[in-house]
Amino acid sequence: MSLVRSDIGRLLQYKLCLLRFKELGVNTIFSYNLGEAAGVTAVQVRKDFSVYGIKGRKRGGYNIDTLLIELNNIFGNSRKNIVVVGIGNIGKAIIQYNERFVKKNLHIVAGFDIDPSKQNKSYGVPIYPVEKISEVIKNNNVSTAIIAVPFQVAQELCNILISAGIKGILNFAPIILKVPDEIIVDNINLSNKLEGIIYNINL
Amino acid sequence: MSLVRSDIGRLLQYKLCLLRFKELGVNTIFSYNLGEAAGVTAVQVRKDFSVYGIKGRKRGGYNIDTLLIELNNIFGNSRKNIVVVGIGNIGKAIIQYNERFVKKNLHIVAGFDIDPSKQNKSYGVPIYPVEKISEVIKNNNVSTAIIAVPFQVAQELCNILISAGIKGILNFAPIILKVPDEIIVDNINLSNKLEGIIYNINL
DNA sequence: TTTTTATTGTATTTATTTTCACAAAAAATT
DNA sequence: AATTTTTTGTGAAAATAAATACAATAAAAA
Repeated sequence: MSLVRSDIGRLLQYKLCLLRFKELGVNTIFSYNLGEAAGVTAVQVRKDFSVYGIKGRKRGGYNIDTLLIELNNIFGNSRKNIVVVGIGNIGKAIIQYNERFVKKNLHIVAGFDIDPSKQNKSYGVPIYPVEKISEVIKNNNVSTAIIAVPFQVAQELCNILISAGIKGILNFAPIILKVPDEIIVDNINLSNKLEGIIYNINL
Repeated sequence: MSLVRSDIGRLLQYKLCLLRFKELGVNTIFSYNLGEAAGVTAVQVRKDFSVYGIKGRKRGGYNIDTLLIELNNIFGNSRKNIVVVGIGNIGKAIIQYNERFVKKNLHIVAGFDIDPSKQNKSYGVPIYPVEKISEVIKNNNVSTAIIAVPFQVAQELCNILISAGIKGILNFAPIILKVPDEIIVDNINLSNKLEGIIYNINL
């Protein structure tokens, strides 16, 4: 299993900050300003750009439109289809979040649940029985799935997703999924996040 | 702003895995088994334990009950009260998750929202207007808050929370919050998580 | 009892990430 | 036109994290 590199997380944060600056009518930015907004040092910003071959102008800072083009070259801006497995509290919330993902060209195209009563309801995205996972993923060119099911069934659904061709998983189930090396997994364990914060408070 | 150390995240994962093993009736575990379950190497497990002075028995592995006691000594097991600010999609999902947090002695004691219609509804946790933040936090000995509001108002609410005595924040708003050094913040940006996974898939 | 085997515990090495230091460039000032 | 100031860009150093290697120990087998 591969993990998501930390500099990639920073570049995505820069992209987000730059879009906000652009909306405010800013054209040019210094590493110091971007670092301030992104919560990192100015050197970290310049080093990150340096690694990816992104150039500014000495004493002139960086042009925001140019940076956004460079970042789009790195991340691509083609449409990405996503599915959500498990329409409980978290799964439902994520599906209802879809309109914001769409702005980044991330499209939740389907949800899956074993509960037939969930399958009737529309949250703006069609909900299918889990038996349809393979079919829907293949027909919609879906590369990425969000798992939001109880941990007891998470591995089983993970296996089904990978058989169906899923390459990346955002996993909310509190369990470490066993996947082949080439599959990307990122875990969000809310209890552990909270416990980690509380540990650091009391340090 | 302090970040949550990565070895702490691993220790919490070990704790979770150990609880599951215990439920299955396992008494003793080897670093290899725990590493397998937690998604890390056996050496990493032993090294982590070594750093925190946790001892096993040569060739005998680790006693699970002993490990859990040691881990509880590190993390404490006193009751921790938490509030959620913003009862939108994510905030509502988290509140409805409360019963699972309670098992870890994490208690969501209140939610806050500006929308009065949200304040009537009960999701198992009382919802107050944001004007009550300071009062509720002080009366309930709350150390930790979850921010799930639109990014445009996140910093403002963050400031209110800190004035009210909050020491740690789990932030779902897609913005880097400015806080004093002693305040602990952990960010979850769902779009960035997904974009990071997709970047790594196409690498 | 002695030897072999399995496992922990940790010092050392290697790899990765971040910070420091400063030269190079360009704009602003004198 | 020369000087000063500001900011980028990056090699080198420092800090942090992870992997390797192996001694120490205790259980199991001979």
